[in-house]
Amino acid sequence: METMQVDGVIDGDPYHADCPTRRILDRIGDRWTVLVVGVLGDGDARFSELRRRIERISQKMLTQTLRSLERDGLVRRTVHPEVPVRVEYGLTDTGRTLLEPLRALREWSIEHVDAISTAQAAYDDAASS
Amino acid sequence: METMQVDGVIDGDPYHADCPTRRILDRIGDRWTVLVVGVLGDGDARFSELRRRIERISQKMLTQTLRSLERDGLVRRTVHPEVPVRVEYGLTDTGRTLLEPLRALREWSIEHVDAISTAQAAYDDAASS
DNA sequence: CGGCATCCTTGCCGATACTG
DNA sequence: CAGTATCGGCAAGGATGCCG
Repeated sequence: METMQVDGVIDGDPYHADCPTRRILDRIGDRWTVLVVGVLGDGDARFSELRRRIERISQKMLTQTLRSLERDGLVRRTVHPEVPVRVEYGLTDTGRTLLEPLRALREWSIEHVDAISTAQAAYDDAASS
Repeated sequence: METMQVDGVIDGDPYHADCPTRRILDRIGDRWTVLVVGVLGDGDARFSELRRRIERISQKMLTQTLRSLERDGLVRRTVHPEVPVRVEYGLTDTGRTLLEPLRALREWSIEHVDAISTAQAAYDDAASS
């Protein structure tokens, strides 16, 4: 249980260490983060609601993803001290700014998914001959 | 279970396992693909040049990433039959269309990386107290 | 130079059990 | 309801060696 809150990344090679692109991609690159942000883009949601709307996510990964996003200041967690406890998640202002580039990516996906599938089939076909 | 049709979302049930978004994100979501495409966005490059410009990438991952991109029809591979062999990689027309959403993401990263670092520090600081 | 094949470590992530 | 804790499988990816 050590505290790993050092601000500096482990120094390795020149050029790469402080690359913002990589740092962000390491965070939002996993398949759950984008989906969670996408759902929260529709409005605040409770934990169990998120679980329902993101079909295959496990409880562990949802918690983990939400914690990371909260740590990054992209998601706000609100605990309502009722019985039973109600916890609501929502995007912060910063988190909301992420919706735009994510949507661009999503639109690109939909636009090119067919071309990609075709290219894959052609590639595989050529390889097997 | 009815599909929750929410405004701003691409489809009624966009977060299912085989939706285009997830399929594409599974592919370009890894940290190498985005970097490779980014470098190739500056122009064609040889294998060794890509290795140099993407510092931490191993030969294995570079090859693997390039193969995937080639299979998806996003990258073109050209072998020049010289001695020694020269192999050049470049974006296809489809691949070039990916630069735009990727640039949006990169700009978002640069714009918010400081805020995220600050938020992380604050989060960790609050947790350790 | 630009790979491919192999071994082997790392850590992601699911499954499960327990708490407040 | 909304988590935390722990174990374990398995795939991603690094290291190394060989080839056209």
